[in-house]
This record gives sequence, structure tokens and C-alpha cells, in this order.
Amino acid sequence: MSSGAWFDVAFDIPADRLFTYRADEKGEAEVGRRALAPFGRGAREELGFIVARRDAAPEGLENIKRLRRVVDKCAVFDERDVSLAKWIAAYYICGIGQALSAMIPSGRRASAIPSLGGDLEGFSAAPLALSDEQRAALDAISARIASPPAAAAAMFYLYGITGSGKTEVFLRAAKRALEAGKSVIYLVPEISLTHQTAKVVRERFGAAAATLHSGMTPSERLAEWSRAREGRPMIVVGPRSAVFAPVARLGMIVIDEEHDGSYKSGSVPRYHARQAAMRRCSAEGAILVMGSATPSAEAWKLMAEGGITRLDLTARLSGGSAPAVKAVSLAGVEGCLTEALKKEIRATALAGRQSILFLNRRGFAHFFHCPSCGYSQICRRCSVSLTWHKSRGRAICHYCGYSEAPPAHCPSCGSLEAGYKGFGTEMIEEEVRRSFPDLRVRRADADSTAARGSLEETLEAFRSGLIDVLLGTQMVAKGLNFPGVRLVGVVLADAGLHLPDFRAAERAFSLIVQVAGRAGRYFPDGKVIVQTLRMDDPTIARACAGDVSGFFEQELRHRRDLGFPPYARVIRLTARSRDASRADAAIHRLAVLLRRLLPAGADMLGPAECPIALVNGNHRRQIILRGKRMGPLHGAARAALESYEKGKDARAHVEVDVDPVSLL
DNA sequence: AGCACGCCGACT
DNA sequence: GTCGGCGTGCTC
Repeated sequence: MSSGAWFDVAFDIPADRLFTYRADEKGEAEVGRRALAPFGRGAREELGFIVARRDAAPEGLENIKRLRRVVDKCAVFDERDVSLAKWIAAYYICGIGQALSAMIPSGRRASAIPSLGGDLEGFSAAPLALSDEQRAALDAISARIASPPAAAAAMFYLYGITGSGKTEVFLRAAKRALEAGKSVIYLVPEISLTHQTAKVVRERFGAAAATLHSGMTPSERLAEWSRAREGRPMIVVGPRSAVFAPVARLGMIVIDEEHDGSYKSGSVPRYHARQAAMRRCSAEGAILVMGSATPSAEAWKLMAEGGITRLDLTARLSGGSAPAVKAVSLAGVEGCLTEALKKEIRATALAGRQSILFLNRRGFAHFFHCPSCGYSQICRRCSVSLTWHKSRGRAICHYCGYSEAPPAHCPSCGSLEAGYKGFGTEMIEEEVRRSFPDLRVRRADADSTAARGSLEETLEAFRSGLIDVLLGTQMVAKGLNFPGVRLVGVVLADAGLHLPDFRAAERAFSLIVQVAGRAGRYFPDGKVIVQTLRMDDPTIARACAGDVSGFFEQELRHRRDLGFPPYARVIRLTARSRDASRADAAIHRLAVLLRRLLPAGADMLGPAECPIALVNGNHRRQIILRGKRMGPLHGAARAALESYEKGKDARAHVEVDVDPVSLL
């Protein structure tokens, strides 16, 4: 054989296989670089990941092509990344190349990122002394940084109310790790917290800090990536995908606001950053430190069983007790604000302080109903009701964006009784402005943010006191610090509670507790008003009482009785097609295959229509696979998908979601 | 996932 | 008679 070498290349395709190419022996090709390769018919060229070098061509394979061009000047990933990618591909049932493309920034050449001027030699001192609880937590964590566990990852959970100083413990633990020559990955939820945390981390750690965020171009991300690969101890702050940061000598991964749904990827590979972090920590001898005031049910169960060491932070650093939470019935109230809430908004303004009003629902009114004939206005492409956006004068589908003019009377029977019911953030804005014409009111939701440009600007204006009442969706609920806030109003605590999803109560609960935590963080006079149509609902009652353990006692009993996570593992398969009968046929074929393959102790829910059966013109059908252990479930799902794809019958798109976070 | 090759309806 | 629909199979 003449000079030359063979390389296995992974492409970003669903197929779980590698392709072998030839390249010059002394060329640039090496494991960890990306290369353009002829792939598929015609002269098509595809970017692939060089995943392995081999000494000989695979048996019985002629017509091996040559790599066209290696695009990276040096490796952008290594064997450790490949092994993590293989784990993701196996666990989340996708291609290795798909896993790698989620792990590695897509930039072609690393570009310089704007220098932030931090030159810091030696880290700047932390401002305040730690409380006893913080000290105890830090000591427990530090002990494990010094001597990481041999086998499984050591996991800690800073369980504490907002304002109890979790961040300071994270930062000090990070400092210990860096001083020990180890790197830290600090995960934060998407969008909201990245900037705030990154700023603090940069101030504290200067040049040892790296940030990854959504505003960066792919080449800027690649530049930060390359910095991490240099091998100096670093602290990398970023959302979900930062869990793949290629730091050398990983000492600790922090997951702030561990309960946050944005840690689960919504596209292939549908990985959960918590799972990936656990896997990295145990593979690399690092420790995992999570934190939240409202842990996920999974984490809560692990803490109860001792798999995660819980470290309690019970005291508010500002000294005051947690704000008083008052539940108020919204039944029979005209409009969306009770007298109790209005009274507190007024009192807050008189005291020169600020209010936050929260409702997890955009638009003005969210369904159109006719009482005389029963007509309701539904999106033609999605099986959901249209939301009336008064400011835009349109009825809009929140799933596909379809819009039409809002009807003045019932389009079906002509009745004038018909109209929009159920309020959203737009209506609250209108009502607040009408009731308090003298107050400066601002709305922060996906619509207003798109219109105004930046959420940052609104939040900054609020922080500096230019706004009296900030109202909005989740955007105002996430861990932000606003010193001037006295009042938090949850406009409708029931929103989302009745959704056909086993996590509905958990999400509603944590949302209420999280928003409530925004009140009175720096003054002991915080007030929280929770409006609800269901005063007797135990989830709402416990959220108002801040009774996390009471809630989980109820919720975990429920989950166990119903056989849902964290007591069972779940894989969700969905089939979708423009053609309803095709989606049906596909899901039934899968069901037949799965019934044969199901291991003992596992069962199958469905096939059934998805709770939202039509999205964007696609009919959706689902099967929920459920079992005690994930391994056998995986086996069944893989085998079924394989035979399904071999089958000759008409196919539909099939999506696999391992550990789904939502069943809608 | 793309994309080419291949076999059945409405157009000049 | 052809243009083109998308159904199916492959990619070193």
C-alpha cells in the first residue's frame, strides 16, 4: 500500500454509523478535526468529524473516497469528547455525528472575542463573610474537591430559598477548585441568568473566566472553546451546551436552578444537561453541585435516598423572614385583579417601591367561545385555540404563528354573545394602566421583547427604578435580583396546573415559589399575593406556604401510584405526518413491534393522539414506553425502530425522546 | 437529514 | 406526448 491513512468520520445524520475515508499520511487529518468530505450522490460535500484513525481499510469496502479538505488548524475535540458523544448517541438514540454537532460550536475559524479588560492576577476578594450554613456547605463541597470520589460522582445540592446565598457558595467552591488547578463548568438556565452570572464570575475570576451565550457568533464560541482546550484552569459559564466545554482537569460542574426546563434540549440530541453532567463528573472524577429553592422531583428523590448530599441554606441573608404570601380567590372577580392585589400595588407605589405581576400566558385573551352554539376558534394547522392579541389586532396561534382577524360575532351561528375569554399579559397591562394611570407600567413577554428589542433594557430600567410595575411571563420569574421590589402578584396561579402532563403540578409549584421569591429580597417587608380560582388546590396551597417537602410528599406519592418518573423511566415515541391516517398507521406498526419486544416489568401507554394532536399541519401520535430500568427500555425502542425502518409500508417521521420533560 | 433515482397525474 | 409529484433507499 502506498502512503496514506484511513479515518472514520461521523456526519450530522440520524444514521448511527461511521464512514471511512483516506487521507495523506503526513496530511492535516487527525482525530478531533473536522473535514469536508464527498458524501452522498453527486459532488455533494459534507462537514464531518474525524473520530478515529485506522491502520487498514475496512473489509470488503471498495471505492473509499479521499477527504477533500481538513478545515481545522488544530483539533476541536478529543477522544474524551468522542466517548461522551457515543454515550449520548446510545442513551438518547441518535447518531454520533448528531451528538458531536451538539457538543462542538459550529464556527469554521475561531474569531477573537472582545477583550473585557480583566487582567486580574489573583482573584478579587469575595465581599462578605459567610453565614454558618454557607460555611458548612462550602466545607462539605471543598472536602470533595480536594479528594474526588473514585467511582461514582459525588453530588451535592444547595437547597435554599432565594436570597440564601447559593451563588456565593458556588463561587467560593469554584475558587477552591481553580486554586487546586482544576476547572469548573457553571451552568445557568437559558437566556435569563447568563449575563448576570457571567458578569459576577468575570469580576471575581478575571482572565480565568470564559462565557458562552446565545448572543455570540459561532466563531466567537469556537474561540472560547479553544481557550478552554488550552488546558489552564478555567471557569466556563453558560447554558445547557456549556456542559460540553472541553476543559482539562474538570474539578466541578455547578448546575444553578437545577429544576429549570431549559436544561433539557428540545431538539436532537434531546439530552438533559444534568444527565450529561453526571456522566462527565463520574468519568472525569469531578463533583456535581446543584442548587435551587425548588428542586426537580428527580433530585428531591435522590436527596431523600442519599444519592445526593443535601446542604440546606435556610436563612435569608438580608435577615428578614420570607415574605408573607397571601392566597386570594379570583372567583367572581371582574377583570383580572382582585381588590387585595390592587390595594397592595397602591401601597407599594406609595412607599416608593416596585411591583412585579406574573402570568404565564401571553396575549390579551386566549380563547374564543360561543355560548349559544358551542363554537370555539381553533387554529387550522394546530389543535389549539387562537389567542387574541389586541395590540396587533389579530388572533394568533402560539404554536405555528398563523393569525386571522378576530371575529366580532360567532362565525358559526352569528351570535353576539360569543367572545374571547381568559386573560393574558396584554389584558393585565391594560387593566393596570387603567386602574393606575399615574404609575409607570411595563410588560415583559415574548411579544414586547420582540417589539422593544431587548429584555436586558427593560430589566435594567426596572432595576434602576424607572418602572413601577413590571408585568410579564416567566421572564420576570427567573432568578433575577431587583432590590426595590416589595410586591409580587401571581395573577392566576392555576394557569397550567390542569395540563395533561404528569409534571404539570411540579412546574406550577416551582413557578409560584420562584416568583414569590422575588419579593422583598433586601427589605423584610415583602408581600406576595397569589390569585387563584381554586383556593382548595393542595399544590397552590403548598406553594403559598413555601412548603417544598410537603409538596413533594404529595407529588412523589402520586408519581409512585401512577408509575411515572422518578419512580419509572420513560421513552416517548411520536409519529407525525401531514396525513392523519399515515401517522396512525406508523404508530400502530411501532406499537405492534414494541408489544413483542417489551421487556418484563415494562409497559406501553398508547398508541394515542398527542395531547396537542395537530401542530403546524402535522398530525401527531404517541407511544409512552415505561419501565423500571432504562436499559431494557432502550433495547426495545432501538430494536423496534430498526425493524420499523426496514419495513416496506409507508412511513411517517418518528421522533424519540428519552426522559421527556413534557408529554405535550 | 439531504438528495437522487424512479414510477404515475395534469399540462403544452 | 412530457413536467413533476413525493415515495424509498443510500451515503465511505
